[in-house]
Amino acid sequence: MKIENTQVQMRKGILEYCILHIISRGEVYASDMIEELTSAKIMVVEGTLYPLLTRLRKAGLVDYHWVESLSGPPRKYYTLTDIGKQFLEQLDETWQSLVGSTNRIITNNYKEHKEK
Amino acid sequence: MKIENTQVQMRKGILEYCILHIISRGEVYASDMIEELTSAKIMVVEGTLYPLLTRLRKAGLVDYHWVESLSGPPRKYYTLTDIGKQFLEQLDETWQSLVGSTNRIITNNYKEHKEK
DNA sequence: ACTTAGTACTATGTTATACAAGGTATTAGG
DNA sequence: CCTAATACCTTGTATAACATAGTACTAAGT
Repeated sequence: MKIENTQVQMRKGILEYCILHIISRGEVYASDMIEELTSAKIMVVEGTLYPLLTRLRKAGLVDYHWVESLSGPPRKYYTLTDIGKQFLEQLDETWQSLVGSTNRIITNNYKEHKEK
Repeated sequence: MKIENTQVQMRKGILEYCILHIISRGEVYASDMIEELTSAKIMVVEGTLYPLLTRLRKAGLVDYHWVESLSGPPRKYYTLTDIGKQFLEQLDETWQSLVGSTNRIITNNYKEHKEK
């Protein structure tokens, strides 16, 4: 059992949350998303991101439009739909709840345990 | 795209972390683990927990011994191995890092984004 | 003795996502 | 034309959570 694998598993779901947040701040294209996540020490690669963006698009959470770049190939800029914004709000609650619950477990909740 | 699905994905990896923590506090059997996680609002079911405990056992992170119960079937009490303790310490760092990174993204890190 | 209920554990197929790997396409420069 | 940089795309693999369907043990009721 490798630590790297558990880290990968931990990222599941969280990447989607982070991506939605990044997009919620204003239109952005894939490479910049990767750049920001990587800078924040969250590992994500194209093979993960593009299918994720496709899923989000298909679910109606994001939209995109092509923008010609000054130099290099055109870029797909993503924006959040209204549905996406609502979904993100739910994820906000989910994340806070999950972090709170997990911290409750890891900070040694003896009371709960002893009273089984 | 359903919120429940993303929540399930978010739990991946985190459940393993929480379980290891619960066990690290002293021997405990499966139903009590479920009880504690459920009380902390982290959903987990037998179909998830037992295979997880099996994986942890196979990976040498936990051990177990049978204990006859006063009433009802015998129970499998789990304890953390030394390897398990070390693994847990790595997961502690992983979790803190992941939470820190995610919060950095969701609390609107404009500076990073604007300087692309 | 048999049945039911509660409890504990087991196994397996399904689902969904992160990732590795291998691409295609556009633009710019040599 | 070829190479390099950049952007996007696809697909198969690996993994874990979960639903489902059990088996097994103990106690209580009939």
